[in-house]
Amino acid sequence: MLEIIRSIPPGSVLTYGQVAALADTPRAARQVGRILYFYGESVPWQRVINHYGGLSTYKVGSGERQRVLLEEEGLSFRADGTIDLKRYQWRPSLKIIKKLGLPEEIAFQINLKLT
DNA sequence: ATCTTGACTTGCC
DNA sequence: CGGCAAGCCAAGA
Repeated sequence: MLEIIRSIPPGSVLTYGQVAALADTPRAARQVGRILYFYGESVPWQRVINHYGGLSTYKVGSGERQRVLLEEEGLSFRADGTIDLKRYQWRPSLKIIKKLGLPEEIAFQINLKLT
């Protein structure tokens, strides 16, 4: 799980649900959030957002911080405070998939979802 | 052991 | 994607 999060390249993002799915625990989206909260700065937590492309961190006070960090990585926010998932969502390369042993079925779906 | 809480999602209007 | 109910599951009380 942590491996996956740490593998998200700068400038890209994943949703909580996707991280959970890639970790082979499809219904653990909420737990992903707790883990990020727990590990804090030791992981690129700013690259994990909700499935609307919006930030879920305003609930714990880190909203502004996250937004700034992402903007520094080159992402741009829409007027409503969300980002374009179709454009910034990470598509794991085959190499990474192999390397981390990600479930290919899920990885494939993620790539396909950007229709 | 039971109940509540959430950095969440999905399904159904 | 707006609103809302229902799932989900680990942690804390």
